[in-house]
Amino acid sequence: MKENNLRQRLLDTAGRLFYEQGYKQTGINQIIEEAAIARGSFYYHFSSKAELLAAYLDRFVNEWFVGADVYLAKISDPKARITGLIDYRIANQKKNGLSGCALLKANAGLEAGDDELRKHIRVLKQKMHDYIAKVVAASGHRQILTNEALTDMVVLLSDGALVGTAIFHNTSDLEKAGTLISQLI
Amino acid sequence: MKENNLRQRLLDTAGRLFYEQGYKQTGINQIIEEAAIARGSFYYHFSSKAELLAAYLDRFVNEWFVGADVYLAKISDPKARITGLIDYRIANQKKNGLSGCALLKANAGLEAGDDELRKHIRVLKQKMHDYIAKVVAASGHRQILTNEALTDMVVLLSDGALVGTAIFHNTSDLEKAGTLISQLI
DNA sequence: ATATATTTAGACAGACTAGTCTAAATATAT
DNA sequence: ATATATTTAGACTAGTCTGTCTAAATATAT
Repeated sequence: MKENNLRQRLLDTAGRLFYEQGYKQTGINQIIEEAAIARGSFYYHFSSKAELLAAYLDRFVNEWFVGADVYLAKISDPKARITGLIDYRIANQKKNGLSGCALLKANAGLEAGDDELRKHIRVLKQKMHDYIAKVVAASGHRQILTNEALTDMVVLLSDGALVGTAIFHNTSDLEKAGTLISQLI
Repeated sequence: MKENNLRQRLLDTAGRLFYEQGYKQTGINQIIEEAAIARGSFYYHFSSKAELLAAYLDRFVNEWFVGADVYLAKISDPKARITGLIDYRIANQKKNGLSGCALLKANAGLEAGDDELRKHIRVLKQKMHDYIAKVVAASGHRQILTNEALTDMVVLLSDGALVGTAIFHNTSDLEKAGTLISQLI
């Protein structure tokens, strides 16, 4: 099937551009030109730009989970997997250009009326929260904070640090977040 | 001087629209129409849209400092001023539409080439960091964390919670951040 | 009263946008 | 071999955008 080739190529190119430039700032023209794909083929696979963004975010989150599974599987101490989540983010950011989290960026770039996309992002964000909650619950940490409070802590510190990554284009906030978390587990 | 009236009106309208809709999503046409100001007058006061954004962000940060001064002055316990920073943010978010921090949002909405604006935002972000550092240093907290670490904690939790505010359109992440901080001071 | 500063309405340029459509080519499946 | 699915190039609509410009009106300052 050719279908998947083109679809993947579109998702790759659009994803890269959405992440680097933002959703609104990236036009269909640029996407199809850089992907070297005809205009008609784009609209054969996606009925609109918004649908493309939703598909890209779905794939982003799925790949994030798969990558996290692989990354955390290498860590034997279940407690160290909590800070492993931060290390995983650091590795991802270094690989992908230090522009913060694609999901958070997409949300910030939405218009006033994009309610469906906003709802979509909410669901994905909650999924990531749940993933982190599982890692925390299985960690056997010292219970300085409850499982729920520690999960909130990790989520909020991560998101805050990813904002810092996007602003300063370095990983120092993520490293600070890792240090802070290590003191509380 | 009429100048200031129009300039302020432009900053008010543009700021509201930038915050609600995003920088890129808000056009000059909409700004001048809602502010009921002629096109020529806009370009009389601002040479470009980017300059308008920079001026709006400057004012936003300045007003944030003034508001924080007033808010924190009502709190006599210097330790309670740390969580007061979170309460101040909660109050601001409830007043302004639960869309997160204007500064963080502006950064997320930038294009690949907007390096000057990016630099501008970095400076303002650092100023807010320094403000929080002062509150922490004067708080007489229990030193569970060092001043620097606690400052990082407050900054990262705040930013993370503001991201959550923007996504979920409620203040629950900010409240969680406040609870977490109160356990560490 | 005169000069300068400010504001107005609106036309305009040049470029961009998302999405539709046609007509033809190519690949895939049966 | 034939039918269907996929891809192509590119014209096209109908609109958006930022920024420039003109010409006239109004306000302010001296």
